[in-house]
Amino acid sequence: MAVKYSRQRQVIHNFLMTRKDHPTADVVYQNVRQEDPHISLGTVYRNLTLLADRGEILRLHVGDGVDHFDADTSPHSHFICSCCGCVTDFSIDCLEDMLSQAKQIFDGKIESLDTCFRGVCADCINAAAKQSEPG
Amino acid sequence: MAVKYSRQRQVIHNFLMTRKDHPTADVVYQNVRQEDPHISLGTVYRNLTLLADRGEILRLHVGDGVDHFDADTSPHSHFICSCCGCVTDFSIDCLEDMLSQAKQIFDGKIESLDTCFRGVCADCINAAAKQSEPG
DNA sequence: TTCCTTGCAAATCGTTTGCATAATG
DNA sequence: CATTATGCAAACGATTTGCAAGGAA
Repeated sequence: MAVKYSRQRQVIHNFLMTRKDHPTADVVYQNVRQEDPHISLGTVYRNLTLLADRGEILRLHVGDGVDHFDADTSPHSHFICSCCGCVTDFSIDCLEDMLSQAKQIFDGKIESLDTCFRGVCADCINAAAKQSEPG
Repeated sequence: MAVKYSRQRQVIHNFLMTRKDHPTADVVYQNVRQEDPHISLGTVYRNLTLLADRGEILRLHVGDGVDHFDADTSPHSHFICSCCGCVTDFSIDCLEDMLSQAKQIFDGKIESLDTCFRGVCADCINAAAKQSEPG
C-alpha cells in the first residue's frame, strides 16, 4: 500500500525527533494535541505503527507494559531504570561486533539486535542518598 | 510478605523447567491444567509473576504483545523469529564482557542485560525454500 | 489461628479496528 | 477519481485484582 502525506504523521514524527526520552504513545498524544487539538489517539497509534513498520522510528519493548518510541534508528543500546522507569540511550562500542559475531554463529538470518540494560539510574541513586541524609 | 508453599506454584515451576521454548502464561496454563485441572489462569499469572519477582524465572518481553517465561536464569541471549514467532536461546560469549564494560562506563547501577536478536530462524528459511521449489 | 494462596469473575488498560468522512495525489 | 488517512467509539486481549473460601505454618 502506498503512503500518502499526512500532517498528523508529520507532526508526530517531528515531535518524536525532539525527544530523547523515548515517550509512549500516550505521551506523544498528549504533546501533539497541543499543536493539533483534534488529533485522535487512534491516529497516533496508527502512525507510530506505520513509522515503526517502515523503519523510520523504533518501537521499544522495555517491559513496563507500554511501548516506547525512539526517533533515533541508529544502532544503540537502552537503559531502563527499575526505580523511576526512565528509558535512556546507552552507547556501547561492541554492539556491531556482537551482531556480526552472532551472524556467523547462527544458522538462521539475523536482522537486528535489541540490547537493554536494567538497573537504577544516577538520579534515583542520588535521590535515595538525599532521603537517607540526616534532616 | 513471606512465601508459603503451594502445589500450584510447584507444578508451574516444574513445567517451565521442562520447556526450552519460553512459553507464554496461557501456554503454561493449558499444559499445567492437564496435571491440575482446577487451576485457574489467574493463579498461573500470579505465580509466574511471583517467581519472576523473586528471580527464580525470567520474564521475557519479546515484542509480540505477550510475555514469555524462561526457567533458565543463567546469562544468555534470545533470538526471536519474525516469521514464526519462536523464541530460542542463543549463546554468545561476550555477554559478560559487555555487562562489565557497561558497568564501568555508566554512572548509575547496572543490574542486568537483556539481549534479543531478531531475524528469521533456519526452519522458516528452509520452509520458504521448499515453497519456491518446483512441484 | 494467622497469613498466604486459590478460584472465579469482573475490571483494567494499552492497543487495534470498523465505519463514515476528509484529505491526498 | 481512486486511494489512503482521520476521528470517533467500540472491540480486543493480555494481565491484574477483589473477594470469599481453602491451605500452610
